[in-house]
Amino acid sequence: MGRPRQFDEQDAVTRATDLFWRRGYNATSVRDLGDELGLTPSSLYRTFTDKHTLFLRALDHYRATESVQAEQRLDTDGRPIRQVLRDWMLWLVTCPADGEPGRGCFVVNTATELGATDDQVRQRTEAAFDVTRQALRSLLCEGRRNGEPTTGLDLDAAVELLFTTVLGLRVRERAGHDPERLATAIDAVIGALGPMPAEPS
Amino acid sequence: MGRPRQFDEQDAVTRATDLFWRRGYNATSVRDLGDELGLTPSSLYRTFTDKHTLFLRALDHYRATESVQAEQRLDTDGRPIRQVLRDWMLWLVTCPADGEPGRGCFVVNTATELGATDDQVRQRTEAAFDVTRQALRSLLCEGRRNGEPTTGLDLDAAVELLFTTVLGLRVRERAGHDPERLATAIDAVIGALGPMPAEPS
DNA sequence: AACGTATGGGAGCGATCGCTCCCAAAAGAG
DNA sequence: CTCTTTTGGGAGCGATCGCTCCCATACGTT
Repeated sequence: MGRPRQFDEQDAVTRATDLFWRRGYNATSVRDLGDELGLTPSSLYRTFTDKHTLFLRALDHYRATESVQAEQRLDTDGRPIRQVLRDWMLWLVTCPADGEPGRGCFVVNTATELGATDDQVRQRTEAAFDVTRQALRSLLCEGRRNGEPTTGLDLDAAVELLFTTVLGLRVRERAGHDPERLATAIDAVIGALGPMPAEPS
Repeated sequence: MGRPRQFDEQDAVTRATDLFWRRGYNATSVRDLGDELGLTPSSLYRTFTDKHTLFLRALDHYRATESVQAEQRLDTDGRPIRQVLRDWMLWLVTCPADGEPGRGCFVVNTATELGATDDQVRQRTEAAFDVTRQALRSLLCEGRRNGEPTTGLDLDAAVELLFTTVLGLRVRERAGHDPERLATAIDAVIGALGPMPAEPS
């Protein structure tokens, strides 16, 4: 009943995510959002309550799209886990560069900007981090089952090392660092998992 | 000539650094700064020109104190470089916790918040990053001269890996992650440098 | 066609933003 | 002392902040 919307709510959230991702929370004004989404203030507030709620929705949208896409790429299709990890990390540091480098990871950017003060945000960023850690753990477990041991590192240590490195890579991509240098770091951390096991004959 | 200041300029910069460090640039208002520094707007602007200039001074002050202190701790006093690195990284993720955890690194926080848009800021954060990388490189070189090779990794790879890991650790400290988990990541990356060489008899 | 309901548009709210100006107070220079 | 210079204090500038309200519009319902 009533007059239908002239805009697509999901599309609006996507655009809002894009803007928050690039500029951060505090540097993005409601008027900026209204211009970018093509919404008047009344529509924006009736639909999304307020700026903070819209930001939380943007964060959830990011987790449901970008983050999920990232974890899908951690699925082995029978490939060696070192290759999966390498391709995944290389993709992480180049995917935001498509069209526009220096965006980094929305979750990481948000955690550093608001994580220390905003509990609702912190809860979401920590959940996103946990998902990534869990995906890494699963991958390493699968590698062990398939005879690709990570020598010299127990499971916890390998997960923490990889996860920490990924956060560092995200920051460096945001900072505009040379992708080749990031690739060097990626190869180094893959090597830290131990020598590539011999191909079964 | 003229009336002398009733406040210490260096002390004011220190307090401003503290506030910018905790809240970031955009979330810190000039009135917040005035209250924290005990300065009226007129004194603040006469002394520091404007908010942005004061921020740059805060960034420089941080580099001249915290960053320099960090690089001093990378000096080997004849200790094995693995021990130096380990102690250094452990200190990095616990030093901001003295009194107040979740501050992270001012340079890293700033690079993610403003690095993509503010060239003057970017220039400073990149300079700070270069200093850290150079310090790591020097340490590794010294280790090689003293018969502590970093097996399996050439110099560039080791530097990039360590530097990236440090950025990740800084983000995680800012995010309030468990220090013990960070210690696990630290031990893992130290182990990635290769086995500890045997003690010379 | 008439009604009920939610929308898009926009003026504008009080508060705060970064910043400026004016003036009395305070100390060195003569 | 007087003069000069710079300070601390504070009112308040125009602009923008996040947000609210009102109303004509447009669609589903009956």
